[in-house]
Amino acid sequence: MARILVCTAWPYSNSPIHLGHVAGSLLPGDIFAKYHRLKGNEVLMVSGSDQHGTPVTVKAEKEGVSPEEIAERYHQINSEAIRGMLITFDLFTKTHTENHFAVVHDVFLRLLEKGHLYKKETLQYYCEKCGRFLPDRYVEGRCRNCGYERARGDQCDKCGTTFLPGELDDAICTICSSPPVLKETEHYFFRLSAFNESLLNYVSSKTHWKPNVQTFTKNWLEAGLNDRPITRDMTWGVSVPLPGWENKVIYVWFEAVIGYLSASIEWSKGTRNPEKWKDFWMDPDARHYYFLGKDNIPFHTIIWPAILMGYGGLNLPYDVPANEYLTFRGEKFSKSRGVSIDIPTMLSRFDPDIIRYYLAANMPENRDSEFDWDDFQAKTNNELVATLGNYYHRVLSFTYRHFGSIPPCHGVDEDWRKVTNAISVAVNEVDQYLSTCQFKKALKAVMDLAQFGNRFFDSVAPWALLKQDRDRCGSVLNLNIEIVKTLAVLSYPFLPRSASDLWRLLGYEESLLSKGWGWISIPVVPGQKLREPRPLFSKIEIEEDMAMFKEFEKLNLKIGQIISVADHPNADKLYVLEVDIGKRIRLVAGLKGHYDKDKLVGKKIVVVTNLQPAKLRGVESQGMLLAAEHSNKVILLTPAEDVPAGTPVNSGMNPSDQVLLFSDFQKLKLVVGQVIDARTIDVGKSMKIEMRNGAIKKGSKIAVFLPSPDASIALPLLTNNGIVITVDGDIENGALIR
RNA sequence: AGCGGGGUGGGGUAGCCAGGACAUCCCGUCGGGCUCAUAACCCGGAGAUCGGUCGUUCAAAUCGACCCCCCGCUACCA
Repeated sequence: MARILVCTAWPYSNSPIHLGHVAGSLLPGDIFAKYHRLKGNEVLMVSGSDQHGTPVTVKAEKEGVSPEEIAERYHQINSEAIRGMLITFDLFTKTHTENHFAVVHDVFLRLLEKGHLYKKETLQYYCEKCGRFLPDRYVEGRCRNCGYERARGDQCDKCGTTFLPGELDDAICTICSSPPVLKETEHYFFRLSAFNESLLNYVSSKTHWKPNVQTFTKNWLEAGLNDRPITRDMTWGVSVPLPGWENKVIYVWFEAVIGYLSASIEWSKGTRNPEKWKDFWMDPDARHYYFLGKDNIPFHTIIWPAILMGYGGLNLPYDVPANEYLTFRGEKFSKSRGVSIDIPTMLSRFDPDIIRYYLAANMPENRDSEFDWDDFQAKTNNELVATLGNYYHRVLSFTYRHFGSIPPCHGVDEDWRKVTNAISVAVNEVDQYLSTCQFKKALKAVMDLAQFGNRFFDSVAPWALLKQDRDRCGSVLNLNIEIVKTLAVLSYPFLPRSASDLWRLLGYEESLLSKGWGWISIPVVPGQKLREPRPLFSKIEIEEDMAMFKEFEKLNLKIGQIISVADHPNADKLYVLEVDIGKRIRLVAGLKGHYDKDKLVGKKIVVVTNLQPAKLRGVESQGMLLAAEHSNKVILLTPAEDVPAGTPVNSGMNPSDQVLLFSDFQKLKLVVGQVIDARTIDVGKSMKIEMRNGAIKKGSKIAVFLPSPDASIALPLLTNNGIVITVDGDIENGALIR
């Protein structure tokens, strides 16, 4: 029996966890832990919420609540989400606990005592008005290198120059805009540099690590490590266990990783043996696995091992099978950037096994992988439901209906050999792949067995045998149930819900976990009553991805060409235009003072054609032309290339012919944005672009539709042949269109 | 800009480190079979000059050089 410590990266406690967290660290850790529990190994799986650090305080300040409240809120949400995903930690704790403080203090003092920490005075920006030291992100000033006005305290975003405190010209505090002063402050530094050699030896010995993890770490080490400050001027965090340091806390990057140890200790306090954690941390044969995303590699292959080396007597990571990123629309999941699908939302819509299946089948093990709604639906419906679920169901429902219990298998024949062989191949593959953290391959092996089952079921055709040879029919069903039982065990690490349900349907009294992997070699018992089967998975229906842009279909836009322009007889600012939109209509528009009449004639514009006609100062307007406005400026929208009058501007959608009330039109938000790249647009803030067809040019200013005020993705206005709608001149990003 | 990762049939992916005979799998698509099953299952076909160019080699998706494009990191976030 082996001892396995499974650690997953600690989710940060300022937002709900999302698919990226699950795919990257929580799920692989959980699959691995469940596998080892099945195998009868002694497993301890711990993690928790990382609750300290600036982002929590920033969020708290924004909401006007205490950091504790934020930290606790998301700890609750995420604990619940993790439970909902059927991820079974032995302990999922948090860093804002007495226990964690005590363990961190112990580590700190021990390192101090052993000479791995030292004090150093540094200069730091201090805002006298706010009465506090300023993190670099709170300081802005002019870059001495390129003159950029909004360079941060430590680095210029524009040219990349890095600064030491004081090197920024005309620095200001971004909170209160007053100039900060430079103040001496004292901090503890961790002598990371002293561990360079030992770390290099340590990493070099880990030949079983993923190549990218090892290479990445080695490169980092070969570049040489710098000592790093482990305290900071702040109050939210783990206190420094020394008199006179009440206004400082221990840096999150140093303190959070210690959570693996403190969580283990906390866990054992809750068992009958409070010293139990030592079995995992001091027994050199215990293996420690850390599951995390690639951005977290150096903290677990360098900093944490260095802390452990400095402390002494504790096990170092055995493997760090870091994953790449799960992306969405080609980009990393990131709450702050609005690229996120969070777990509470997913769980409100889907069975956890379905989510687990897709994330495992599509896990970013060796490269980034893309979360795609259509693919999610297809894989769920065609693989999980159709191949696996349907196999379960056809075997169980057929057997249940005609036999009621598990029929005996008569004799060892060709069928028996085929099935036994297929089972043993699958078992060996799953075993081998899971023990080496190759989750996609392991899941594939499970699915291959299900497919074999379907094929086998087809080939023996029990529905035909039933009439010809009932005994033989029973035999082949027995074999199929043997496959189903094996699938229950093998799929359990991935799909715990359905595996457990299936186990019940098979009529077992004892739990799947009681004998775990051992069940594979225990033949199913003839005569064992089956429970009435019901399908274990249901198909899912993802609403059209474009649904969020549905509102846009209320607008029926067309390209119009201005034929003539006349002054409104009864208004100062209005023109009366005759416009060709495939037919001739009259528009009244407030362009006077912005455009001369002769400049307008012949121009291609964008017209709302289904707006309810309205009289403006006595003249009926049969539509409305679209223009962007900002302060006093008004600029027409116009197609980027010449297209005929009457061309629909539908952005690849199906606009309505229904009459649109002006009040409803006002609810639709159209703005001008500047294209950053093929996926990003600046509309005053940065957003994603939904591109169906057509091409857009970097830097150009185009018209986009925003589905909602807090939307993170914009729909560019395109003609039905993919020509973008741009502005007839220059105007502010984010300028409103009406 | 620097560092790291990536570009494989319509979509999503495997293979690449340790070069080799028809380039993997799922979906979609086309044709067939079966009817126990959630219109599910099974069989077969079509579809890729493996981002581009040049090179190494008997042989390159796989190794090297250069180029193009995408993503991530370069946060006193972990």
